[in-house]
Amino acid sequence: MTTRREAVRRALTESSGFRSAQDLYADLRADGSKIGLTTVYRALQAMSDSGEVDVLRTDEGEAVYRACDTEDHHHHLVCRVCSTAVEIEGPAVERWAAEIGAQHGFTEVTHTVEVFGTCARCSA
Amino acid sequence: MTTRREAVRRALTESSGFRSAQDLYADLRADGSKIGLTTVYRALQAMSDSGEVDVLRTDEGEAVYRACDTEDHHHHLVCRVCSTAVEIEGPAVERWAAEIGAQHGFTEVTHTVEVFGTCARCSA
DNA sequence: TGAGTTTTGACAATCATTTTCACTTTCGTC
DNA sequence: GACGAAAGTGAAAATGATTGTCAAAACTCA
Repeated sequence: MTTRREAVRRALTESSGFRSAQDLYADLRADGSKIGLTTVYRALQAMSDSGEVDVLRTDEGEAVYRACDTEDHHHHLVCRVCSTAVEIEGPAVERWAAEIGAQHGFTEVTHTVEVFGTCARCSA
Repeated sequence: MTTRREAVRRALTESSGFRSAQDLYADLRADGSKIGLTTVYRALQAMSDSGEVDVLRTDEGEAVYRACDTEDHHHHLVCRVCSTAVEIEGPAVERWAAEIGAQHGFTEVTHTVEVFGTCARCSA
């Protein structure tokens, strides 16, 4: 039996969009796993701490996770219907954010950028 | 006696950064108001619905509000220490987001962009 | 003034997330 | 293979923000 965290990682990897801890828990239980909700949270926490997965917050405040292809800094284009996400890079945005920060005397500037829309399939 | 919602609006306006509902409630009570927490939430909800205030989520999932100078679409440069916020405009980012969305066949594209840093005063 | 409507706030209910704690499993070592 | 420490697990309780309920209070305006 693989370790529980592996199961969570796999469940997350099999999906193409952002998923909440509760979602993943439901999926795993539906697949017959006896995993506990606590463990799902712990696995996600650990993976997000180590940078293996990206986290963001929905408008309702729920945390959603995604296993990305790269661990480098990047952003997402997320479908608001099916939650499928495309990883995007935006050198222009990176520069812009740094510049804005500098202009106002801010140091250690970071930023969050997420783009939402309705994907081709869902808007059909 | 002004209406409760006015009191919330004023409390929010007097502060230069993003504040949580709980913060505002504490402020108002500290000022001697007998306002209830429920009412603070209702006032903030109403104001955010009408676009009078901007809302965003902290990393911890708490909703924070801010009374902005303009109701037009804009973003923020927020100090992660004192939470003071500067309103910023980024035509470049607007264009970039729309473009990215179009490139991937997404429609009705929106975006969230927030820049964080340590302001000049706090990094001193 | 009085009926009807809106606002308010104490309290209970929700819901995601975290903690607690006792129980397993895993591992290195003998 | 056996043993004890350390890490992993999960059920249930605790937390904390937010929302729902409902009766009391304030306001409207004829």
